[in-house]
Amino acid sequence: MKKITMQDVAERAGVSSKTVSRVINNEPRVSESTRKKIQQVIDELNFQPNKSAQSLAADRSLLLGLLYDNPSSAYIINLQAGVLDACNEFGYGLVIHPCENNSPDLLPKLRNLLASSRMDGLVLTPPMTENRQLLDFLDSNSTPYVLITPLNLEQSCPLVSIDDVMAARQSIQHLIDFGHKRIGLILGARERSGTEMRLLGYQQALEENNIPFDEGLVVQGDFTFESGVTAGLQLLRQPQPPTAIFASNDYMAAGVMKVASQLRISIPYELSVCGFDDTPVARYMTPTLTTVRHPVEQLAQHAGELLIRKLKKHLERSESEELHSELIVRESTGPVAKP
Amino acid sequence: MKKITMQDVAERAGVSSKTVSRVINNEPRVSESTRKKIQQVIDELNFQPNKSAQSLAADRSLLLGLLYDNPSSAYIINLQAGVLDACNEFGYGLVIHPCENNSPDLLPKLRNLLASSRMDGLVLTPPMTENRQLLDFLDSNSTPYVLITPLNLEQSCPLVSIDDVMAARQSIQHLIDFGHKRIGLILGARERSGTEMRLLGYQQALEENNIPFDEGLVVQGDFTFESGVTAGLQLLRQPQPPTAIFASNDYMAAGVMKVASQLRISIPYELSVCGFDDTPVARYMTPTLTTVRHPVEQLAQHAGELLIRKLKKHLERSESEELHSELIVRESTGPVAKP
DNA sequence: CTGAAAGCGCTTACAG
DNA sequence: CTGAAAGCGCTTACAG
Repeated sequence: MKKITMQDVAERAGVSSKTVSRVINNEPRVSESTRKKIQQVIDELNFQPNKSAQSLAADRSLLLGLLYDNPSSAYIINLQAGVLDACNEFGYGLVIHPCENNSPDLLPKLRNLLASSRMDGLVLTPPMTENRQLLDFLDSNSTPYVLITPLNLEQSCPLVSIDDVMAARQSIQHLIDFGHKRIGLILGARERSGTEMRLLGYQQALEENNIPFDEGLVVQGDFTFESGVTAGLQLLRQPQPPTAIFASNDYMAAGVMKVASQLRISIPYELSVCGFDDTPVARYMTPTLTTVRHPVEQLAQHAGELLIRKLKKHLERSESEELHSELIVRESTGPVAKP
Repeated sequence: MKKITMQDVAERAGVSSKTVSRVINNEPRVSESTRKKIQQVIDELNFQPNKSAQSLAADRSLLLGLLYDNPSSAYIINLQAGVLDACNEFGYGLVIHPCENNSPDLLPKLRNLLASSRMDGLVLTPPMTENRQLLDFLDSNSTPYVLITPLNLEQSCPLVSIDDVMAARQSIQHLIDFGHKRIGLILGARERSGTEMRLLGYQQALEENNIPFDEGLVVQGDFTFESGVTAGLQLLRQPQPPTAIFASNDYMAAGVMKVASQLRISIPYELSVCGFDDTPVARYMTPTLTTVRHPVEQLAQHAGELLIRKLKKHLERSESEELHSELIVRESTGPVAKP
């Protein structure tokens, strides 16, 4: 199984290797007839250009990097799947990079990774999307990147995000539709920009239904199971406890369910619990957890495509023009899995 | 931030680029003094060799591929982490490749992936490790690979595995230690070689404790939550139901817990349930699931290191010598998380 | 132990 | 619209 090179294709098609290169890279200025002929030979020989040679000559690695620091493995898998889709579509490879946002050697490590792997661009997810130091480093390094993150109007760089306000509002509306009036809210980590948006969505839903806002029903969590337990206790031990609780992720919701079980509060008869993420945890719990599906895979795919497009523009216009920051807002699909 | 090349290092160190190359690749036949000097310059300049150039010149991609087809995201994350550790240690990159073992275009896709990414070797996980067609393809292609799979004596290729017999035996012993005598066993998919080993371990544990083997207590599952539900029903509706059930993974164990809840059987008072995998699902369920930790990450790291070593030998001896199949057997750590 | 030359398979920059 | 030449940054094979 000898390796087939562009040279082989060129000879067989009776053209120069440069022209083959043009066809492979979809460059214009090739007559339709030669293009056709060359494409035919490429298919016949099942020719695949050598990535290493391409990278070396064009000084781009054809590699995207994906940075994440998130305990939910289901989330990461979806994330990877989405970015991989985009990569496969455009002939890019993907370098995954689990990291620790708070580690002091995050930047040095990233520097090394960039230097050795020479990734052309990065897809960032929370909490790295809110790490100023990291973003500044990438800017100074002129490494292109795209964020997957809750909408933040202060950012001027390309990002894709779901509408967190809408997602929360829909979920709360869902609970209201089931007749709930006292609805507890467990927020995620305070520093995340998505957190206040969920609160906003919660408040909007209440307002639209003329339900007074009760501060005592809103509790701070940090996305962990344990914080869900603590928050759940705080909510359920009140003299007038909520009849429904919306948690900002499934792990915290699982924590609430644990508390409910300990307090002998029956779900869903005495308490409705709604999570956010649609992880497998939710599906396999007893009773099943109502949860909101987060279209992570599509988001990630968009992010990947956006990044690749950005890289292309980068090349064509040789940095002469500022890129518009693109924004894709997608709605959550509303709660799935009724209790 | 101009890129630093081997040439720069060579000039600054007053040697030829070839000698720098020798130092980078840890080749012998370099005097200690020059090696030191060159290393010093490398550190000063923070030089990182260009992977694309290395790949092109040496005709190896410095890339490992990881193939998996498994619904458990927690398992995959651990798998990736382990192989990544090995990759980082030896300057390799990792290409992840989620795939469908039963898809008819698995092989064509893999062929393309190999042709375009030129991965130097593959790490395979079940069920691909038992896909004869796939293995034959890789052999005919002389693509090196390492399997992470239950011990299978028919395989003559490098593999790492846990001792499934031992793992099952320990778990059952654990249940026996708690006083159980009627213990249900839910097996995984029939075609997996690990399945019969778990059965063997189960039988051994019973035998050692003089508990008669009752065929009615062994039920076939297929690793899904739903099969756990079905198997759980089958076991718990018997006239003399088991007081403990060992399921071959956590999803099936979760299924059993669901059934128990529906049948109003109290866990852990009337029934003990033990899973296998130590997924987050187990930690977050109410009541918590007893489960066996599977040292996936270490296994994966070993697999990665084994593969990289194999690639090196491949080079040195230029295929003249048959590789010994190496085998690493690690014990499970026994059940964690008491109910 | 060290080095000069050629080459890996592409793309870039330039011509025509 | 097409091509000949040079070069990307390394390693290989060969000398000495």
